[in-house]
Amino acid sequence: MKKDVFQAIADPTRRAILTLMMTQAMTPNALAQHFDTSRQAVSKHIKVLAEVGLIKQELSGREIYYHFNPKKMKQIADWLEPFRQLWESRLNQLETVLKNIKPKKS
Amino acid sequence: MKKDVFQAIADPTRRAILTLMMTQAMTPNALAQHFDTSRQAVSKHIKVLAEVGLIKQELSGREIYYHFNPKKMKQIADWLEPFRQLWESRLNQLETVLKNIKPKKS
DNA sequence: TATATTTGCAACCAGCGAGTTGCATATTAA
DNA sequence: TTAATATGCAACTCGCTGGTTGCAAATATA
Repeated sequence: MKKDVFQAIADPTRRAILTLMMTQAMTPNALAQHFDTSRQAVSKHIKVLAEVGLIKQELSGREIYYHFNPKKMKQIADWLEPFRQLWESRLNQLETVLKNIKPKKS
Repeated sequence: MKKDVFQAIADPTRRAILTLMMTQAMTPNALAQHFDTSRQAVSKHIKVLAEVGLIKQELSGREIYYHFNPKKMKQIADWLEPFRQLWESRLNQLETVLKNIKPKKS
């Protein structure tokens, strides 16, 4: 049942939640209003995101504000890094090809 | 049943497959030898990766070489980009804090 | 105090996902 | 031609996932 960041962002609803919370902290109720599913369903997604550390909670009376934790999201970028070099080099190769083709046109 | 790139990289085995194929094209059989599961299980993962476009196949007789497609992986980086700005700014803030503390120590 | 609001937890359910085994097909090797 | 190899497809199982509803607890409001 142990989840990780990659499984957390696999769900479209959870990605939408993260996007919403990127700009401001939100309560489960406020979040749920943005989706067609029930509050409890959204609450479950929140629980998953909190468990993997992508969001943190902040208590305020009976309300709970969840806010985004960018540090955890960086884990994905870190995993992505070696691949990034690949697609960047490929794009560079494409640029080179285009540059060599252009002169022929004129 | 429609999968996307995020669901594709959610599985640890599939991430391992991508890492293996990052450097060189591989056949399902060669890939399967790196894992404890059956060839068919690996083949299913390959199918998922191919369906979302993260890998491409290249026929060679009865063998099928699958090679990595960096362009598709970039989709994840693109989604990540707005979040990146967040964690980078936070890290910059931390740097600033540390810079201001240091002088006090001496 | 009594009521409404916010939230979490538990139980349940349908469907998907990852695994297995078995079989069919196509290509290479003997 | 016959046997071995490489691969995909189908059927099946089992556990997880995302959804629901119902309920309890805690806090705010009347």
